[in-house]
Amino acid sequence: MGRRQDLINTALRLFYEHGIHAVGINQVLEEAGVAKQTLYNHFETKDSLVEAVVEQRDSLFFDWLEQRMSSRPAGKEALLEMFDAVNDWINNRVPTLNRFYGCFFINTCAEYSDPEHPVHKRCAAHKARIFRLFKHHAESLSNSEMDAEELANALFLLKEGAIVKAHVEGDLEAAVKARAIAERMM
Amino acid sequence: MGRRQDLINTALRLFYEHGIHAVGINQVLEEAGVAKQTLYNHFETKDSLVEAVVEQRDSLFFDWLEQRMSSRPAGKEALLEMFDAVNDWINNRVPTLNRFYGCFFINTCAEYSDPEHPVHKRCAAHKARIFRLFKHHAESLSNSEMDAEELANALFLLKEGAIVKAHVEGDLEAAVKARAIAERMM
DNA sequence: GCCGAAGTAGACAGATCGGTCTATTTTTGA
DNA sequence: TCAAAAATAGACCGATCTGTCTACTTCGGC
Repeated sequence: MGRRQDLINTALRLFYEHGIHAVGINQVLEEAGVAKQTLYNHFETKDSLVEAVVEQRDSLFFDWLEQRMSSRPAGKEALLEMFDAVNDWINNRVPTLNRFYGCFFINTCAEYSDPEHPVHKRCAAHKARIFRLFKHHAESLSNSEMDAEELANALFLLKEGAIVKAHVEGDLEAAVKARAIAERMM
Repeated sequence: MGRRQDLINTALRLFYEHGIHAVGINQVLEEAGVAKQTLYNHFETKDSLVEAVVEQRDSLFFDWLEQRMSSRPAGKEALLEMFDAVNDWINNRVPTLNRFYGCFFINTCAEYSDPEHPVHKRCAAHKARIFRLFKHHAESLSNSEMDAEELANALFLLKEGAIVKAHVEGDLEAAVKARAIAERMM
């Protein structure tokens, strides 16, 4: 797989579970079984590694969600499938996403509050991608009360809220309840 | 105000802006103008200080929100006022809450992922308090489609989603949009 | 077989971490 | 007034942090 990818995978797992500032470079190296100089051959600084980790999580999560949604007819059914997918994630039924510790991008922005920081920007870009995915499906719904933008936004907020509630309060049913609310809106 | 309170206030400001693990004890001491031994007379460890900080933020935020909501008739109007209050917060019109860096409790849980950790538990307790406040107002609404629990939950998720979206994506209109969605549900 | 690239272990640097300790000064209340 | 309590400055501890450096080994392509 290559040392670079080993480092990214190990760092993602540790950063996601414990937070970024709580995990030192040495711990990543030890668990990845890679020498320190090798890391600094591939990445200029720890922050460069963090950027690569965020990019990796972006691909991993987006591709997974897009695939889940495309397994159902575009529109309402795909959007409801999204809540089912999130529910599976919250309840640790999606091994490729690792154990559930909330949203990695929200968590990362908690540690990189400056919106101009490259790491924060990448997290924002991920959320924008997800929103566009929702909007694409919302556009194939005709709804007199709400236009596609507003519907996508509503579903996005419900999803974000459910992820946060599941993590902070340990509510494993958060996505199921969010789905019920969403269904009534469509 | 007392050194203990000085320490809590300074720590809250720094922890909220930069995250908890990114801020050292020495920085808190320097900015608070307090000696190190004084801190360890009042708190056993850094984590004890963190607990006190979370408790402080809980009071500060809850009391502020409850007051804002009670300025309007109980029920629908108070619940809509909640979104206006959050909108003011996001747009830095509430000096007592400090500059907006997302939700302190969500951010803190990102750094304390273990749900059994006292700090995480206090964050969860805060969210439960807020939810009960919402539910109280939701109960004074008669709604055939949705019971009070479900309505409170929907509004809660929209609020959490809006705060996250405002922080991660810098969307200063997030609470306004959430309010519009909420209004249609009531 | 050989050369250069890539990876290894591990010492090292300078800074910072949370936390302890001592010795001195300030504050406070009976 | 005077003693106890509280706060001070700052040295100190061992551990850890990111990042650099050296010297040795492994490995793949020509």
